[in-house]
Amino acid sequence: MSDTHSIIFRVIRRIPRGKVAAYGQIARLAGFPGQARLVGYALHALRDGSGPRVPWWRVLNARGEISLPAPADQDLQRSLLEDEGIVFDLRGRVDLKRFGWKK
DNA sequence: CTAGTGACTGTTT
DNA sequence: AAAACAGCCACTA
Repeated sequence: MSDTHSIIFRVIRRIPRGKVAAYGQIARLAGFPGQARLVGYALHALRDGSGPRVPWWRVLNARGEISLPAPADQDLQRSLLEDEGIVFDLRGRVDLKRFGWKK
C-alpha cells in the first residue's frame, strides 16, 4: 500500500462519530490540497475490507451527497450514517452546516 | 510514452 | 438550483 493512502486513511480515522467530511476536506487535511480525487481513489481500494479499519462511510462529496457508483453501497453507507444520527433530506443530501466535521 | 477513467471540486452557464 | 467545464492525479491498458 502506498504512503499517500496511509496518510489519507489516518485523516479519515479522525472523523468523529456522527460527523461527515468531504473528499476535498480530507485531501486538504492530509496535505494534498485540491486532490480530492486522490482520496476517492484511495477509498475505492478499500472496498475489499482487506485494508485498515477506516470509517469510509463518513466521507461525502462537497454537496453533502453520497458519491458511490454502486446503488447497493449507497444504501449501506446511508444506513451506517443514519445509525450515527446523520439525517438525509428528501433529496438524499446531508446538511453539512450541521453534520459537517468542522476542523 | 499516450489516452482513458474515476468514491472530486470550484467556477461558470 | 441544476448542469456543464476544466483542472487535478494515480492507475490501467
